[in-house]
Amino acid sequence: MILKIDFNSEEALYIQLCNQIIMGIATDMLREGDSLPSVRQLADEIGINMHTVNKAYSVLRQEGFLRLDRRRGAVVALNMDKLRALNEMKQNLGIIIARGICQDVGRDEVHALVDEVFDEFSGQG
Amino acid sequence: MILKIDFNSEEALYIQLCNQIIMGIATDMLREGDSLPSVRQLADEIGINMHTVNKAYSVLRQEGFLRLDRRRGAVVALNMDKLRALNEMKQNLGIIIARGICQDVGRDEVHALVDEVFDEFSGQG
Amino acid sequence: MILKIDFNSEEALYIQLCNQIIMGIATDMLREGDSLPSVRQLADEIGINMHTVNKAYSVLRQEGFLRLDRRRGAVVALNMDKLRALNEMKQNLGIIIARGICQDVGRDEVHALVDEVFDEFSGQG
Amino acid sequence: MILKIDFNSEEALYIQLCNQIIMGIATDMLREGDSLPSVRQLADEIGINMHTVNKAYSVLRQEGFLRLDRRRGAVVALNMDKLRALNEMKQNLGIIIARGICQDVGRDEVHALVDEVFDEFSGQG
DNA sequence: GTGGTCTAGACCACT
DNA sequence: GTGGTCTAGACCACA
Repeated sequence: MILKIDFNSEEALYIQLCNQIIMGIATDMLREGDSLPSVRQLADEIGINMHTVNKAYSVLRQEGFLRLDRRRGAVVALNMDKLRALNEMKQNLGIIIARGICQDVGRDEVHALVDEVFDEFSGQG
Repeated sequence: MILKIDFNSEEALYIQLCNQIIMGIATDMLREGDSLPSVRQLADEIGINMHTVNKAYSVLRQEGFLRLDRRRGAVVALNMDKLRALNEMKQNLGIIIARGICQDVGRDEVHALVDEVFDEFSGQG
Repeated sequence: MILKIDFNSEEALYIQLCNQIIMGIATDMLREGDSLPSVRQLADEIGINMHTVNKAYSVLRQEGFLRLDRRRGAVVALNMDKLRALNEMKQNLGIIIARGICQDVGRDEVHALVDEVFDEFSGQG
Repeated sequence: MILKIDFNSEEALYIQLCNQIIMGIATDMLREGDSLPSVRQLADEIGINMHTVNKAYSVLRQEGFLRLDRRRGAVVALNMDKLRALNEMKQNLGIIIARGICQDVGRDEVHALVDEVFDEFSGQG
């Protein structure tokens, strides 16, 4: 699993890390029970500070994507809470769809984008 | 047009302002050419700092939602750049759909949410 | 409100801070809506690092004792979740009562201690 | 006597071990003079490192719950120090009761929980 | 001036 | 060797 970090992005490094790992899980490159590199190891690979990786792992644990096992380090462990997930997703969809509408993006086009994303995710798996 | 600001949210106030105004445009409560309240007036209404409103207006200008007119203040003025909008939307969809997939949210459910959002937006207009 | 930190304690500084603040709320020295010192200010007062105070505040926010308001800093804001609180309390009581039983501490003595604690808390308020 | 270890818990494994053994003594499943499994044996049973079991036994020895006998291994041997036990218990009660009060848990509810815990302990014995 | 982020280096507890 | 804690200093976004 390769993590791509954009140092020029405005997005915080730890947020990018979180997103990348979540993408990895969504595309089945990371599966329930898989171990992630240790904070030091991953920090070295990417060329960032240990604490930044640590923060990403902590956030992911808090959000229910990882478990921090003292023996095996960070392990993928999904805490399902579908109702909450749906609510959050609707909230987020609202914002980005509103932006789209302002640029004349229609309902069908959004559906098409959703399908594209799903196809790409399942294609990578 | 009423703007709801959540002071407890982690989201920066100016980002919330931006989102609210974009929502307003998407739901047709604000239309091309409409004037927004002056920086000072809006800041007083909401009870936030003038600079915060200023920042929100500036960002919206840069993103192509507003025009800052010396005489009429902030005016809704949409600079269409649909291709860019679609790219950004796909990027954002990728992240939130990935989070959904991790919580077992399926393709159909996302489509359903998209429809819900569109229906609510057009219902409010 | 005076916070006492024991630098010789095995307990992490940020945990001590959390406990002290929770004690403060329980004894009504801190009330819903009260502001706490800024991280830098409190760090200076106690003579510890800013980040340590920050961590304490973050934990308290996560546990539902504080709200981090961008304008007013850390504010006491209790998120009630009584059922969860009772479960956690029972769990914790189990452990410390077990230790007591091993040292021949009886049920009545525990009840007496509970009353002592409550009396002291309400006495300080 | 079965020891339940939660590898997902934030609590250190050796602390969990200590607590489980103390619970065992409190519920009379382990009695004065009983021998515990050897370090190696227990480590194998639970599937943890020998050193972790060793640490737990050492801590329990130091806290006055065990005696480490060269021939019989770890033996339950309670060093009573009731005054110290009461002080520690009050200290600990203070913290968890404070947390409870913040969540609106009242004195009677704490007493009820104490009784529940005692009833469960004596029921298991 | 505030918290958020990032870096850096150190020590310790745990496994 | 692992994560957890603490310190320290810097820059930035936010209000």
